[in-house]
Amino acid sequence: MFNIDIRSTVPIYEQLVQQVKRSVVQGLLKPGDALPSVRRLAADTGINPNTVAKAYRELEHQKVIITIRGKGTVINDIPTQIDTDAADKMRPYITELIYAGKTKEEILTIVSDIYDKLKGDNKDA
Amino acid sequence: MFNIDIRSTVPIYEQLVQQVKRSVVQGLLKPGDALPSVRRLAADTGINPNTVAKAYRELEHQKVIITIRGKGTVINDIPTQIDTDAADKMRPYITELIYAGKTKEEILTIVSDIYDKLKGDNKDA
Amino acid sequence: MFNIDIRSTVPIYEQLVQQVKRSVVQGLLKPGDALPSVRRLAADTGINPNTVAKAYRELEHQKVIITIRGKGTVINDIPTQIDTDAADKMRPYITELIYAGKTKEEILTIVSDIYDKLKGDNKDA
Amino acid sequence: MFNIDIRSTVPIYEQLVQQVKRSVVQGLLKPGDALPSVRRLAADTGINPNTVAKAYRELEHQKVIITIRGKGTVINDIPTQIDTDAADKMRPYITELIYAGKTKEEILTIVSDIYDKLKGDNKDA
DNA sequence: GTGGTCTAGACCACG
DNA sequence: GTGGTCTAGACCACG
Repeated sequence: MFNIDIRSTVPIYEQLVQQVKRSVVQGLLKPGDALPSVRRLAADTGINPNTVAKAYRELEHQKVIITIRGKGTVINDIPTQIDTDAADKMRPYITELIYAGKTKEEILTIVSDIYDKLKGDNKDA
Repeated sequence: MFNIDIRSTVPIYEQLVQQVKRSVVQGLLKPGDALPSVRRLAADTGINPNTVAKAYRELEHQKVIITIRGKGTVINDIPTQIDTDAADKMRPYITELIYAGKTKEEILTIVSDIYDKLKGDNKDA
Repeated sequence: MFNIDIRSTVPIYEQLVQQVKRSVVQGLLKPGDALPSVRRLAADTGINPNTVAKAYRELEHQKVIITIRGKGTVINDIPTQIDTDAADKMRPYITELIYAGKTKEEILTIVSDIYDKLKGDNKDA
Repeated sequence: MFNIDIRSTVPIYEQLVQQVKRSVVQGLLKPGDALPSVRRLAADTGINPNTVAKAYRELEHQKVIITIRGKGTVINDIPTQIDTDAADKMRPYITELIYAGKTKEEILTIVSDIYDKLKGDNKDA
């Protein structure tokens, strides 16, 4: 279910967090859907249980998942509108793209493509 | 000239790298323009000279700046087209924005605004 | 494993970089092989950990090694073909050899011998 | 007469040393030929006189040039055979070329070409 | 004065 | 335990 790249500079727990959120955005995971237990996911992926636990803690902190007595960990309802600093964090990469010679149109196309791939990947979900 | 936030999780040297590149993109720094010496910038910002040197080394690796014997450090010519993985790195943040309830149009507007602020800050560029 | 000459004018970190690359070329280190940890190598050689780290960083920049989360540092896959300015850098030494009275044949023999020693040191490569 | 690249990582005095030796090897400068005075060369090239002086000192130390009372600095007789560690210094670059995917034949061709260019450039000398 | 190298030692995130 | 970051301070080559 999750793809972890141990060669990446992105921490493993962070990769997990990102992939759970991506799955929610793609509709592969819906509110109420259960996530595997920490031990289960650790065993399946070979990731250190502490690392999985840290990812779950972070996801719970971000209110992406919620632990329900007896049911385990499930996807939380998606909030209507959250404050996020994601926009600020993109600035260095947009700077990078400009520096690499991309025009405004090319950059917007890149972003648009990323959006479409995220929202379009679940035709078969 | 440069704004360092010591409390940020982004390493100081990385903040410096990003800000130099941003200044180039904004046209505030042009090819051939001199950067302050390592010691000078360290003194001005209160950052340790080793940390400044690390930022300069990284910028030189990325060919953003070039060290000229006896003259110090200057902005390099901007390359025509570089390979960059910046697009890939934006995906998590776009996911984040979708998760936060933004529509495709809103996201494209955000990116467009970031672009305009980067390129528009310098009337006489 | 590595021979460092503190009295050399070649920086210690550079000696380390060269020796790792030489070992890869000789087949003594193969893609996937683990390098000792920074601290380990520092302790073994008596070199400061920062200096070892600097060598590793440089090797990573050159994509000779790759750091894998939790696993440490391993030799990267060898690229098919890289751009290198090594040829240009040899010119002064060839000039030197000509100046020292060597004929073209003698110089080619010297280079050939260096090559053979590099590639031949490892019978089971 | 001399080409100095202030953007190179090779020290300026070292570039001067190399170019004088190259000129000798190419036959552009012959034993007994006079070199410009330190001040003269410094004025012509814009190089710091201290730097030119350092290059001359180094060339004199290597017995490439010799200062003759009244005549100034001239090219020395070329020695029959000198000991040189140039071969050792080439090893890192040959390693580099192997690493970059070059075969033994390709490397020998590169060296042969460098040799030919050095010895062939003076058709019009 | 300038960048480059090196050591020593501390702290932190990750797994 | 491992790499990454940062500070402090020393020394050197170059120009």
